[in-house]
Amino acid sequence: MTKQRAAILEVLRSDKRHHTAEEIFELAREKLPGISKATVYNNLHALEAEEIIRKISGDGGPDRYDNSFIPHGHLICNVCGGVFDIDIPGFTEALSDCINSTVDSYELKVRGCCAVCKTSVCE
Amino acid sequence: MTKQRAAILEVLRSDKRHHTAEEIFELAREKLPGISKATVYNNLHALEAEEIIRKISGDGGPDRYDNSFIPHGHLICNVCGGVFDIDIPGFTEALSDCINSTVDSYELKVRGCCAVCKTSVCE
DNA sequence: TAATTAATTTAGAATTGTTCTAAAAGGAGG
DNA sequence: CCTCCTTTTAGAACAATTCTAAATTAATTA
Repeated sequence: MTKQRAAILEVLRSDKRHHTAEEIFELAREKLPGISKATVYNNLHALEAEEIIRKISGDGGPDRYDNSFIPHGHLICNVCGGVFDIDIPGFTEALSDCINSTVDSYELKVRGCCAVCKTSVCE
Repeated sequence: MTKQRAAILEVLRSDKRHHTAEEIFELAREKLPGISKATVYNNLHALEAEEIIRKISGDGGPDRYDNSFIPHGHLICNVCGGVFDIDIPGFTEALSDCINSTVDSYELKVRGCCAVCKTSVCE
């Protein structure tokens, strides 16, 4: 556990956002001005391999990193732009039964309108 | 409808695989030797905007293009490497109820072991 | 058919996100 | 204080995609 890795983990855990490598680099640099981008990528890869964090493949834009390794979905609200975690208990098992295959992990990205924006639009 | 677009569509419809832009470029070039890569990208974007095809954001590798715009999942088998369509009837609605939000589309990528490989491993 | 306009294609440069490389720095154990 | 091993660093290299400006093609009107 180097101080660079600690800084990166702290950024990842500092809020619920799903940061890009670039953002993590910028934020980590505030604490550790000399940190290099390669170190950010090195550690993100290591943390992913250690099953501590998970990469969310960004489409179009850069990839993002999720502070949790447990698979879950993400709702991207096309009104406010927010990204919200979606937890569907038993989804992996249900999916596995449905397709008669072994499911190791999944990535679910949902595009739509979040609950908050939905009510504010209907008001 | 230019002959370039026709060639690209033909490639997309020729088989069930989910091609990368590069693959589409190579295959389209067999019919239209002068076609340029920019044209492939132009048309893929246009077809996506027209809701005729859908982009599957490739993680790590290049993006792939799906011959259907209707949202459905993909199983990526980590034994044979194959990509299989997953259809879950009523998934959009179920999801919508579950998270109390409006769902426009989704992208589901599942990593696991396909039915064929599963049985061949257990034999 | 000729002229005019608009849309599409082309080749290649530019950009972006990520990975690689080689050298330097850091830390643990003898 | 050496030696070994791991991590970090800076920047080059790379891959996928987007952009740009000129050339081509198609469609429209005279």
